[in-house]
Amino acid sequence: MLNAERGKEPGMNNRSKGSKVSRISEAEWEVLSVLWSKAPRTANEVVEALADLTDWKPNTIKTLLTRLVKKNVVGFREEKRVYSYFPLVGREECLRAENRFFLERVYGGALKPMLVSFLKDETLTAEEIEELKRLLDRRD
Amino acid sequence: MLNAERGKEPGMNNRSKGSKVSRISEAEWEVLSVLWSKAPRTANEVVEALADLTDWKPNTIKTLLTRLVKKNVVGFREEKRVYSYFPLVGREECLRAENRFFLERVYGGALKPMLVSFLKDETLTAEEIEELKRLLDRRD
DNA sequence: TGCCTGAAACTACAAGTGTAGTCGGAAAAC
DNA sequence: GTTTTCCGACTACACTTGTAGTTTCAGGCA
Repeated sequence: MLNAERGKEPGMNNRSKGSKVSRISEAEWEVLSVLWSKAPRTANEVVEALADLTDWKPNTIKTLLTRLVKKNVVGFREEKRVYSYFPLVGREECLRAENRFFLERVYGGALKPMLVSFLKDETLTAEEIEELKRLLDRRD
Repeated sequence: MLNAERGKEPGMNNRSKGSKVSRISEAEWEVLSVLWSKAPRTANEVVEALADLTDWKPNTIKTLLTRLVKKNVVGFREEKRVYSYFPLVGREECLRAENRFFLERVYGGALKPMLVSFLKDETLTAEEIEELKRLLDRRD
């Protein structure tokens, strides 16, 4: 049990101004997701969890875990010569960061056009629509 | 299955499942955006349009234009030894692709949680909220 | 006619990513 | 106590991306 010095500089890109979190790549996100859903997990448990979703070789997944550790978004504990990994950053926090980044990059930060765009393209059930309207109401 | 090699052509990455459109990088997106806002434009006109938004050197922007051409998302016409560039793909189409990709990657394709997440984090004016509710109504 | 200029083409290069393979050493099995 | 087996550590390598610099060549200018 060690590691996890938040607030480092190298490996942090321009976009993360203010935020302390390095960018997480697509493949890394996938790995991190399984840790969010349940942690701690050993590397092999992560591999197993991803077996249905990807066809990555175990080494690939271990590399990704290592990179996540290096980015300080995942920590680990050694027990009996085997590592157990766990997230160091909350899912909510990361979602927010991804949200903002996407919104900025694709819609120049304009929320409503983005929402409109999604509402036009994707499908929702009647209940979901009701729930969203309720959510919008509560925001006034 | 997230990532299988699904017949990927060179210069086309995993995300372009099925679609023929290559991934557009962040910087490329910026360039493409100015072409969406007005086209055709010469390289220098694009450079000028981006001068306020970025501090990229002209060569950088020309490289990005060239890459967009190579990815078949931008075309050009030569007139009097100068190229005029224009988009070959519609903004709407690209937005849809980005939307879907983001939704899939970050929210596993679940639209409502994504919307909820945005609504929780970001701010909207009263009118925007009204407009969104109207949009939700029209969707039944 | 030869030179300068400006545009496109070509080259560069480090960091990050996807995607593993190989090495070295401890622990388990004989 | 050797051998085998795992596991993490280290190495690999091509492709993409950000971010330009350098070369070349046609056309205009002197």
